[in-house]
Amino acid sequence: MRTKSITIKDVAKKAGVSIATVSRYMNNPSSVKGKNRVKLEQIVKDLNYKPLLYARRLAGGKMNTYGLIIPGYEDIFYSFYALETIRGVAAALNKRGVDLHLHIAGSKDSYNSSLVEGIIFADVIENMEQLRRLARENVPIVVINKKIEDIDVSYVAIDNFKGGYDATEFLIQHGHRDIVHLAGDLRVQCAMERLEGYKAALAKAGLPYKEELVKIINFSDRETRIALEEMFELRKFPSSIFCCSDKVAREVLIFAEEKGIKIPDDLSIIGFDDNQLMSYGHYMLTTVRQPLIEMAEEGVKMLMEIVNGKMKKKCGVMLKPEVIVRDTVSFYKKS
Amino acid sequence: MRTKSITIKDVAKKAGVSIATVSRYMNNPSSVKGKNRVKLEQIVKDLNYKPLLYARRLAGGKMNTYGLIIPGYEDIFYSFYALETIRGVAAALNKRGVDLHLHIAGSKDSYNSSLVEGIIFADVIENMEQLRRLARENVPIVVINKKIEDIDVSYVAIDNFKGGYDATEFLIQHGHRDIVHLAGDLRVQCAMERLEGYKAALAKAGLPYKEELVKIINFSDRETRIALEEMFELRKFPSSIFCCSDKVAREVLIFAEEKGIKIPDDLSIIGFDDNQLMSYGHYMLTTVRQPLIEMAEEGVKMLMEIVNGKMKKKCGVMLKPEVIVRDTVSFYKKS
DNA sequence: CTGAAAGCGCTAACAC
DNA sequence: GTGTTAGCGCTTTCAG
Repeated sequence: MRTKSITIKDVAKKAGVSIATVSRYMNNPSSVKGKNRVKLEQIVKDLNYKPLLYARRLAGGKMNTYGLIIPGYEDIFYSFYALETIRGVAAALNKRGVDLHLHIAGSKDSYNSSLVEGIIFADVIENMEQLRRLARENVPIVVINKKIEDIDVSYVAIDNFKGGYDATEFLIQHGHRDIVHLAGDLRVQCAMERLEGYKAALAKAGLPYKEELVKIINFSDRETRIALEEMFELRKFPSSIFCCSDKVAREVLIFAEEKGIKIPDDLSIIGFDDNQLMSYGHYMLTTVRQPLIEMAEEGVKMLMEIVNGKMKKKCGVMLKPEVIVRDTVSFYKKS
Repeated sequence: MRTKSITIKDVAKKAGVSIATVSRYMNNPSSVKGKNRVKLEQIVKDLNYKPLLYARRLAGGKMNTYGLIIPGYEDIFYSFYALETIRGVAAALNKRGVDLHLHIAGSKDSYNSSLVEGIIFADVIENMEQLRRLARENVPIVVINKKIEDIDVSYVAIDNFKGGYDATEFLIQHGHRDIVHLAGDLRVQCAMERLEGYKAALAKAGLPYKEELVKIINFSDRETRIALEEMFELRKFPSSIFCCSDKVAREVLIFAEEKGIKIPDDLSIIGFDDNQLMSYGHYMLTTVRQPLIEMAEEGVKMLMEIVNGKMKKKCGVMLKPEVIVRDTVSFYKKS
């Protein structure tokens, strides 16, 4: 059984002062004077007294904990994006001495916000209603990795449209006209925006948009392979592929190796993420880097300002992705 | 300003019952009968009433949150081990509908356990005193990745001695007699045990232990490189290397590539971790897999039993690592 | 500067 | 089965 922890009363009794004085001392030592302070200093250390945060909170104090809510899609703990986000947020909070309360959103919106002072929403997919509810409850909130238009909530997102645009344009500049896009789940904002960027870059270059060149593979290795097999069987392999993630690009590389397709001579590939998983291998993958860590840092910074009342109105920040040129894209050669 | 949230009183008033009835309903709906229950069902949903967890806790209830404490060494968020642990614990808790309170231990033991019902300590390095303190406070605790002898606390660890032994023995079985060990920080239990396993395997095979073959490189790429350069300059390169982590092995592979050392013909390498970072590349790394995810799962399971009072006495579980045979170890060839 | 006292929202006896 | 009530440990007026 958990021993009764020492309380403010114990400290007060031992010091011969009232609990109010102890409370004041804990929250602002310099408000207690003379030998009372000296005594309290000593006793608090001796007893290793730590106020119960929930009691303090009930009486109106702080908990020093922020929440991070991530949508609970399948294999989330194997997703580069999710892990990188957790890492980024944890690091940003850690730097500020704040603890992290992690919640994976499920189907039933059970989240109880009473344990945190503010919440970072990492992406919002099926849990939009949850976001609405929490926003209604006036919990300080910052959404990261998604632009929020219709709710009065601050966000910091990445310009995925530009990412898709730049990746596609990069291929076009290398002479490719035959560009397949392996796209993610289009219900996910970033996947949709990357696709839009792809379309826009084609249009800009005066290239026709062909629906059959876009394969929705939902970020999945298995579906990627199916799509590749199909194109291969039908002898409809393109000269270049823009992949919605590096993990997908990896699957393409593996497939190419199996089939004896030369990279980048026979096929150019550009990924998305700059996942370190791909930074060492047969090929150095050309890709688009998203500043996920910076996004988390920025989000935490904003949230802290909101919690501390230093930011009153909604604010939206857009971060730019960047093409990382490595070895898997070459100039188009007519074969 | 955060709107006052709706409380048990609001619900009670609206339903025309006492707050005690509401409380009972929230904790055990079937204890409230007839139309009171029907009314409460409706009203709780309408108002979206959620009890404040800290108030509930203060009155003796549950928070449904477990803590995870990780020592705050440098670059922790880039460590395979730490990330894998966070992932494993988060997944195990998530499966059980419990939230995670993550704390990175700093130099000053500021952790306030009042927000959690139990704690997973992932490893214990410089925060041993913190563990002692929390154990003294009788918070339910399970330590993972470290054997705890002197405190009355349950643990689940990995048999790193066996891991080091098996890795070394594997090299010996392939005819190597000249085996360098790149060791981690020896203050970390797992690093020390792997080294002991290395020594034991040598002894078992009747090979002499030579101190100059062990390089303490502290899991660091930079120090690994320094050690390699030195061996290379002095023309003291061995026929095989046992690395304390896959990341270190990766650095060795990169170095070998630069110097034109053929893997595995000129040099055999075995790593430790089975880090997916290494599962795709020029070489398929032979390594020792640690069951980190299983360890986290087991730890959470044990903790939950302790919290629920189903386990009263200390218990220790050892998990076995396993050699994963791939392509970077070959039979020794006299050159 | 310090103490007394009134809650914060909830649970858990204890009555009825 | 349901209501009444006494706290849980802390902060915060309000006096002194």
